[in-house]
Amino acid sequence: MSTTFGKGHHLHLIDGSAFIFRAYHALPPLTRKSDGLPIGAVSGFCNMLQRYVETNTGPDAPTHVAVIFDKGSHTFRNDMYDQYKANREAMPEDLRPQIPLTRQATIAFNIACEEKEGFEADDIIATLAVQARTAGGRCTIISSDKDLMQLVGDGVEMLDAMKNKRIDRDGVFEKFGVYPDRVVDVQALAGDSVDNVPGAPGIGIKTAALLINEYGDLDALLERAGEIKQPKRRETLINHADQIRLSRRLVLLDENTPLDFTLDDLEVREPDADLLMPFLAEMEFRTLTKRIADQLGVTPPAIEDTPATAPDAPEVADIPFDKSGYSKVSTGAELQEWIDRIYERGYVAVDTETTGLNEMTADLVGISLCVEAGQACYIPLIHKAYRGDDLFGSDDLAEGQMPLNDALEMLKPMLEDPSILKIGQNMKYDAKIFAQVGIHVAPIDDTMLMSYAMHGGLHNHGMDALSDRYLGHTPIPIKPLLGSGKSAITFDKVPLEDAVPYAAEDADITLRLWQKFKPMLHRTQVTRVYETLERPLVPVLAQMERTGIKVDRDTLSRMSNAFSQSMAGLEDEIYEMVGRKFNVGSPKQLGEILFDEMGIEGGKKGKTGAYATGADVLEDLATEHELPRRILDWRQLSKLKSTYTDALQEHINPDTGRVHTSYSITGASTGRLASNSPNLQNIPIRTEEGRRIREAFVAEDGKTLVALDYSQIELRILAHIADIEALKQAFRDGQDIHAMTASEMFDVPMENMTPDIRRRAKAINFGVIYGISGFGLARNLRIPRSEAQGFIDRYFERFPGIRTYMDDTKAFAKEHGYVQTLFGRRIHTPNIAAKGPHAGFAARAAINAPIQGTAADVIRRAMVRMPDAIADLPAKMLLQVHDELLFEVEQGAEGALIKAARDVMEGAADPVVKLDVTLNVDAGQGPNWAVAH
DNA sequence: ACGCTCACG
DNA sequence: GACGTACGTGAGCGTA
Repeated sequence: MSTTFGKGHHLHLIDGSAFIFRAYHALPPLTRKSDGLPIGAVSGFCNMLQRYVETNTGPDAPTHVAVIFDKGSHTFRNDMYDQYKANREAMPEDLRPQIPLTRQATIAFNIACEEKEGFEADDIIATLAVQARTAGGRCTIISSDKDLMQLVGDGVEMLDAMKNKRIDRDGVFEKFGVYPDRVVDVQALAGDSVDNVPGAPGIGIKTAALLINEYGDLDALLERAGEIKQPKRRETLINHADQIRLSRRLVLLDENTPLDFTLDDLEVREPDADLLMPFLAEMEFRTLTKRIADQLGVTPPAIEDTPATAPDAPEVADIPFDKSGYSKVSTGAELQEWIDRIYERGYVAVDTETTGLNEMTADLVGISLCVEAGQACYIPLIHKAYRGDDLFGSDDLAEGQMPLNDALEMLKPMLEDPSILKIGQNMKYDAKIFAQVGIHVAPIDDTMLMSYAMHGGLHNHGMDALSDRYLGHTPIPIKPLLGSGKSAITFDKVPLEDAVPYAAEDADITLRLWQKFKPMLHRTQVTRVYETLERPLVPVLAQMERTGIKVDRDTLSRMSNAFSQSMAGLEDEIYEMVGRKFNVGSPKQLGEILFDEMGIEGGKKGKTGAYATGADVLEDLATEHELPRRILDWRQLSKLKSTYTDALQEHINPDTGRVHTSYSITGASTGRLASNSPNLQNIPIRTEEGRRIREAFVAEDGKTLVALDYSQIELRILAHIADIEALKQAFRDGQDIHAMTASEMFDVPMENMTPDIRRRAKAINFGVIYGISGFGLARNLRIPRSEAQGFIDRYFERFPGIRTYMDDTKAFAKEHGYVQTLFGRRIHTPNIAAKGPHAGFAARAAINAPIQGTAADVIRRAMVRMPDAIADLPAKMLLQVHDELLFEVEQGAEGALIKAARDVMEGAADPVVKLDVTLNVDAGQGPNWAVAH
């Protein structure tokens, strides 16, 4: 057994990461039956190991073997070049928890399992391969990674296990055009976009090999670069010589990795049933356990057949909610213990406590963490000392708290570590709070967004609702801690003995929800929706919100004054007409004046017993009376003043001079965003007076606002989904879509089109999107219901696809309880089977949702791609208004921005959905939003 | 707390 | 046969 590795020995080195990723991508997202733990990659990994063991017997069998893994995300290459592997996509989060299990699997198979902090697996492989060669033995590297090809030769070979193809010196030459000893030179020139090795711009493997073969090696080439005939190539090599040398250092493997084991430790060992069987059984791999048990001649252990829990049924939490598992972290040593536990796990649930709900002005008060259900901590940072009878509290800090900066310094590397998943409930909030203190949290998972992807339309997605529904636990309410109304306090005034259980429980709940939702995402088939439309939007929106938009206070203030004066004038006229003063803003008083005192006919009372005085009612009365018109004018000014010119001023952040809205990702069931505090998605535009409010939304000096909006996106999507050839053709031809509809419906040639006929067609087009009804159209067009119904019948006759779409959609909703967008987003329609008027609402919502929702998905996709697309431009994305994106860009770069952003927006459906219509984007620019739109 | 009204897509 | 209806939002105000 204890012979020294040497001649006649044969070492196999298995590239563990390659096995893992192959296994992950080759298999569907399997989960462990008993608890939903994702184990697809582990299963594939074990099968690959098993096949490896089976096939490597006989005369050429290895005498030594090890599986080599990467460890840690930071290696010496990052110290050389901080952009190394910076383009790497984050590891899929259902793979992350499986990584430690693949180590365990290797050990269970009784195969040596090696890794070293700060080094890549490739370096360990290089070191061992060279040791084996030096000792006079052979080595086979089981991998197809081209970075390892520099090691081939003199007894070192590679084996592509999938293709079962050996790669020797000639194989390397085939791939690189040079033999192994010059591979690094070629790689240094060609660079590598996957690992983000820069190389020489414009030079690929072919050209690189050509140059190296001509000049012998890289140093000679760089030295004699001046001799190169092609001017461009010559320039590139001379100008980028340093970058090329850096690239070579990055791709050159370290053959002297310090290892705390020797080749002899890797000697092949017999499979050990006592080691392997328990592991396979724990993973609940029934088939594999049985097969290997047969081969080893042992009895397979029993695997309990735990029934899977019903997909959406709330289940009693296995671990009770118990405050004894919650602790306070007061010292660096205690915090370090938590950080160590987090690194062991690879994920952590995080929650922040702050002094308020507005992330732009709130201060971080404390942080809670949870790595295992029932065990959580709270790190209080700036809680104030509590003095019993002191109503005003104290400015002194409470005892037993770490200094804020010390805690943040310790937490920052973990929160920013790409290998640690940070789980939150509404992570946009916490990410913005952390961003305030210079911490950029990534990668993240968000239980609120998971719930939204799975259950949009069924219920809201706040933590209290989710905890009640999915954990059967009502969280500690915040109200008693903070109080309410005038005497309400901020969280930093909450005594620590109350703050710890409250805050720790939030992290605990978040972790439990995540554990519960993770496997549910796959089962409900909305993983792609979550991964592409929800999760990546968080950092994008956080950035937009933090950027904000400049709003000119003076402009608003002047408008407010002007509105006040006009309103006062109108009030005088109104009081004159009525004969006395009253509250013009009170619909109740107004209704009584109009319909009782003045005796105007046709007053209708609603269900609350008050007369309806809405704009449509007053509009009708205005033909006969003067008062309603004055009221309408007054109301318009009142609305503009109170909701916009006054309120917006209150929202200007004193530090930034800008207005920072907050987008709600889960607010609208269709997938649209909602904007609040303030709502910047309903800034006036339809009337001239209102539109002028947009003049107060301005670009900074030296910059321009650029607005891009999708033209008729919902009608285009309708044309595609309902497959209306005439509509699709009209969009292809760039026709006026409403005029075309009018022409079709009313048999009017396009050249004879009148504005009124077109207006009617436009109303019908929109009506269709909303789930048209004769009543609704009649009211909108102010025509008799029978006439409206006639229009609809005619529309269906001319475009029969519409009726089919509506009927099919309703039937789908009834059968499944939800409808879907083209990108797979589900919108639940729980009332679709209801009786009475509810049913009508639900049916129309079901018809509208796939159209509105698909448009929402499209712009979400554009927004997710936008930061990369405009990264090189001096531009920032500021706002989203459903079909419009607003940017601020340095003067001079407007054209470049419009080109880049338009490309992203127009191509946003690709490659997942191939639309039969093009998406067209209109652009505008100017010093303020009124001009830009 | 709730309904009415009205701003937007 | 009558009922009551365009889809999706958020904010301010009056009224209870």
